[in-house]
Amino acid sequence: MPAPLATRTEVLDRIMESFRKDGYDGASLETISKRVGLGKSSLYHHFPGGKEEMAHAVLAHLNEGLRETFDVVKAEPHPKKKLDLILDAIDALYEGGKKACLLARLGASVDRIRFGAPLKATFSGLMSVLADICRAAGLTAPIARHRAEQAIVRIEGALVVSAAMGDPGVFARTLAELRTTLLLPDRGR
Amino acid sequence: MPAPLATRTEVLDRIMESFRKDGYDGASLETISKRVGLGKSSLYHHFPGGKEEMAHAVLAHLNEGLRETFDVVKAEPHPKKKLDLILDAIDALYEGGKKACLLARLGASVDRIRFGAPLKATFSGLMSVLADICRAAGLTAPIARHRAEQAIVRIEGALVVSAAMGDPGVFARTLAELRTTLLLPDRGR
DNA sequence: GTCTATATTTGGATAGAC
DNA sequence: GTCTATCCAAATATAGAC
Repeated sequence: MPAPLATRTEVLDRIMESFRKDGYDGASLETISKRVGLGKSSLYHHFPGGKEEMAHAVLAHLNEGLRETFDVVKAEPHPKKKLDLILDAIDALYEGGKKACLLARLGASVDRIRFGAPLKATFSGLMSVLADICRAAGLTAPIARHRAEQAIVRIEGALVVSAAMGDPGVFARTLAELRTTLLLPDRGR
Repeated sequence: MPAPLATRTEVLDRIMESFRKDGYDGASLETISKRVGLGKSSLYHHFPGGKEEMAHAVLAHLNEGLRETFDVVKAEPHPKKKLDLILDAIDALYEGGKKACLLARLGASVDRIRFGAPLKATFSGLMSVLADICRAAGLTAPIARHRAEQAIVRIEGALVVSAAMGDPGVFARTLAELRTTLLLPDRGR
């Protein structure tokens, strides 16, 4: 609440923190207002559509941040370094497993609020970037897609389990294993 | 609202459905009341502590159901059959990935409501059962623990991603892969 | 044990001054 | 652009009849 100058990015970052921590339904305008450091009316000035518009704006904001990361990754030629870059970004985003995933939290309200499309888009984007890396490492397209899907599954699951167990180590171990195994050649079965 | 006789188990099952679908904050007494088929006052008669007590009761109810499954699993001697039994139960519980995980949903409110202990207990229980199966299949204790942890990570993650993508196939593929790989001998690295 | 009715609080949203 | 004050609806919870 201190910062007197709140740029739009800062505002969005803080609203994002509210939704991440409490979920869409658990985050009230009251608590968001306090966290952002702006009164409710000021929030409505920036987001006339209220809480729902805030959530959509936050999702778009997250997507923008991810796109920047993706651009950096694409500029890197080595597959393993690509992977490390993206997992570093994910590790930082969730602060080593101490913070929840916005997408998972908003997903809980997907039946009542219209988050379906942006949520799906974000996951799809992440998935195709990971699949690209897998293919660059020499894996076939179907295997690459499957690996990418399971990587995201494991990242999301690790965040859920880390939070429930109060143990960020779960997340750390999961990321570490992805780093060493995601690009390994396929061994068939 | 049909069932005129609502045994406590039925009531708990329906409340559980409410929390699974909408999360703790998203489930209102109004919607719970409708789903259960009892008026709000009747709910308070059964759960004087209100919504929070309902959630705790539902968690205890889930634990009881899991314990019964665990007992059946323990009676089965073959590791692979043990695994299949437990994954069948999980598949049924989440209806092939179409239903969300109560634990993940309640985890979103863990900072405001006191779910930490029961949540952790449930995950720990599931984890130790899976680890037992892995050890019975010949894996060492540390490997078994790690495999069990990652199995739960993947199950939870698959539920999150399936819901967000609107594709239960993610869950199905994840379970299928766990069936064929969880008990495989360790290959070192 | 369940209901109707009501109290109380909180949450989302707006009006209008500065 | 931000604030204070306020409105209205919804949510939690209780009282008391049956």
